[in-house]
Amino acid sequence: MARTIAERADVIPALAETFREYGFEGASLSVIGEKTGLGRGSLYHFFPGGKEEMATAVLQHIDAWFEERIYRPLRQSDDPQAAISTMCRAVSDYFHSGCRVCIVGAFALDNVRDRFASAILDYFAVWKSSLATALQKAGHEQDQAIDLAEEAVANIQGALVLARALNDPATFERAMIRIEKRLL
Amino acid sequence: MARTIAERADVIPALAETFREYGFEGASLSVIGEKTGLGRGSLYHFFPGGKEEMATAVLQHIDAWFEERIYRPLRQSDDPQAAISTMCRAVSDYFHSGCRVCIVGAFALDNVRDRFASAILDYFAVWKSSLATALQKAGHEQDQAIDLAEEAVANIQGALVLARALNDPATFERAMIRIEKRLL
DNA sequence: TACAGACTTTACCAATCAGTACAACTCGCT
DNA sequence: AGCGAGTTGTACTGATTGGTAAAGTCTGTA
Repeated sequence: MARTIAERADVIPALAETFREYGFEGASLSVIGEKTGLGRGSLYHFFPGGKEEMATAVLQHIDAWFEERIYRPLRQSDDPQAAISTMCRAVSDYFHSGCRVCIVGAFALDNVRDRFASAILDYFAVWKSSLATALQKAGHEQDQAIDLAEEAVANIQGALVLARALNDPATFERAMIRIEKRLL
Repeated sequence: MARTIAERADVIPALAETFREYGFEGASLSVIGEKTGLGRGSLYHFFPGGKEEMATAVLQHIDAWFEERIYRPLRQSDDPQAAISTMCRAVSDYFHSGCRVCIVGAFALDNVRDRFASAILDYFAVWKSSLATALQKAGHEQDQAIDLAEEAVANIQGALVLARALNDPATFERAMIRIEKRLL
């Protein structure tokens, strides 16, 4: 019937928003259909693997975004301090001051963790090591850099949980300020 | 038929474990039935409100546990430093070094947050304020005490996310050590 | 104009979901 | 022994789940 000129890639942001809002189990095919504007057949045309393939595509998309906008700048920048500051601002923007949930973190706490274990692990492991690289370039010892990086990544996730629990974006913003202060 | 000598309260730990493992949506009545050893009739006998009432009971049970074992000691102890240390150890034990998920945190990230919003908010708000009280008694200014408390509670949640994502209890233990060091 | 392949709609499937109803059973009490 | 309250197993409902299949419509090419 009517053609929606939809490429697979065009659907992914809507898919991501849906998984963010409903979680993996909560995002039923009917909900996904509504949110994307695609019928069942179209969804299975683009994602023959069903919901699992949709979620995988979303995780890949997120990973690519973070790699380009956050991880790579941290590793490659000549000015590590500036790269870290940029990271903090980008993270705060990305998560809408804690109003937006981290899908990867949410999946990690969910029982779907095992199904997407390697993508989840990668996301955090690369984040941690990229940040550690920047910290080392900024003058920290390797051990201390890794420790600081681990702490910062965990703190961001914790801030997301707490801000959402308290329903208070300011909680998230305060946490990001603390994190940045501690990294610089 | 056979009587299982089951009181409502006896079922709650098994219920909690089920929600922890499967999440709210993932914990179907069949799964709950298996894990608790109770049939559908019994479950609805004890929890006429269905799954929602079961989850509410679990949240109440958790809240009572934390109130007794963690929050109250923080507020009432004459030795706030010792109370904080005790908290860190109790938390580490309770979460099995990060192998066990925090149901409240998981619910906060899930789309069921709104349904249990007040219980979730309470859990974290009381934790934060109890810890702040102990920190103030330990000599911190009120503002600084609240800030430190907020940070610590968030960090614990973040450590749970990260440890589960990396599948590494050591990550959680390192985080708890950092948290304790910063509080004392 | 005609055909091929990309896309979409629609109806459908078996499985599972939360929840209900009720009979069958067990136990404490008299 | 037998009553009544409490507890449990089973069968059921109607809705929804993820997923399939076939028939249809559109667009680009030739």
